[in-house]
Amino acid sequence: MKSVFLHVDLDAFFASVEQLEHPEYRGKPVIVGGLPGDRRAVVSTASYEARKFGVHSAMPLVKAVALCPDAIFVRGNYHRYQEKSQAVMDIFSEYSPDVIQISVDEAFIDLTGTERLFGKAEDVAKRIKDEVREKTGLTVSVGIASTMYIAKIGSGMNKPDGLTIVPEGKEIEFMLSLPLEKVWGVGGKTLSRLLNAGIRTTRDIYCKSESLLISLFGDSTGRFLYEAVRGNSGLTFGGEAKNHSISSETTFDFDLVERYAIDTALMELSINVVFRMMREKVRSRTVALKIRYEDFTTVSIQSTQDRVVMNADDLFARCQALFTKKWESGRGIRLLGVGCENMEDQSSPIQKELFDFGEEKKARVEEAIYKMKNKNPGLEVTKARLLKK
DNA sequence: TCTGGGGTCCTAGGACCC
DNA sequence: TCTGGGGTCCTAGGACCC
Repeated sequence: MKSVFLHVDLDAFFASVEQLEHPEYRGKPVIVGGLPGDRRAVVSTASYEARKFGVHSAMPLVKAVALCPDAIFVRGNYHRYQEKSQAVMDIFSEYSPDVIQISVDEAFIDLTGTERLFGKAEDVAKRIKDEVREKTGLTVSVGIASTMYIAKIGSGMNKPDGLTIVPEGKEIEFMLSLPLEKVWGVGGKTLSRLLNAGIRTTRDIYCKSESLLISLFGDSTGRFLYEAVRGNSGLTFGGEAKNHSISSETTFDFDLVERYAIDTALMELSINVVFRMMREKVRSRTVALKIRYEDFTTVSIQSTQDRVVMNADDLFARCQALFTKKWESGRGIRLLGVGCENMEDQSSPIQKELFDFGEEKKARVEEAIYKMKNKNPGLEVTKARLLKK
């Protein structure tokens, strides 16, 4: 059976939600990511009106303010975006049982074998676009192709409110028409390595043998490039991500140098991570700490122990130990991050003899706090040392 | 214009085991 | 004395994505 995939991408998602909920923002440049004066913020999403001024995602906010001082700036309400996202994803699942959400604003839909039920993919795509607009007020761009990889690239070709179809048999022609920067999975580093090797177009890649690409770019990247220009890549339905991790990090407005302030930050990050592990019902034995110094050099240290992280105090203590080991005191710290990796399911058996009952009690107290917070998101229940700001 | 936050996957090297 | 080959687990750093 011929495979048919849709890739659906919400247009300027966060900015569009803001314009939807604040009619006075419509038709105006809206920049989500921070307020003017947030020293170290970056643009998360710029509305199309703001993009005309050259503003784009990942741009330092300071520059966005310089380019478009009259824009409407908002920090963003990620909880609302998450709700809107879910409403859109629910629509997708009406059209196929096989939907993979790959981020808050995009998903693949496998339409293989649904033609008799729902009609041609192109018509399904139009119906999805209409239904999303009617039910949520948002617009989406869609790519349709025989591979997920090409559908993904296709959805980006005619934004906003686009519909791009790459017909069966035209996959390679499509890939060879793309500039290298549009090849999904090729970032800045690989791009300059390609240019250094004299490879300037997708056709240049297409003409090289797989073994040559592997010898030039290594096993993984070489194989990927060979497949990508033929319209394939590792993208599949049904593959399970196996290295799940949960992390929380903060960039400080001003660099930290003092241990007390550092510990306070580590405590706050530890609480975030533990709450999210509770919510997702997972555990971990591997704790990772990230330090970014004032000059942007970034180091990390992690350790795996026999026992799982029991509660926020436990995670905090492990972070402190890692921090002490790694920190070059005297260097200002602009970012701290705390994470847990290699998640295990909470239903997996826990070794009784490793289970300390004092720790269990703490875990239960924290869980109670977590539940209270869930019932009343405005409630400020937290560790004493975090209250005094 | 100094560069967010949340992820996943890959690489290269070391430890340890058979 | 100059030393295999394979496997697994772990670590630090990097590339890439939205």
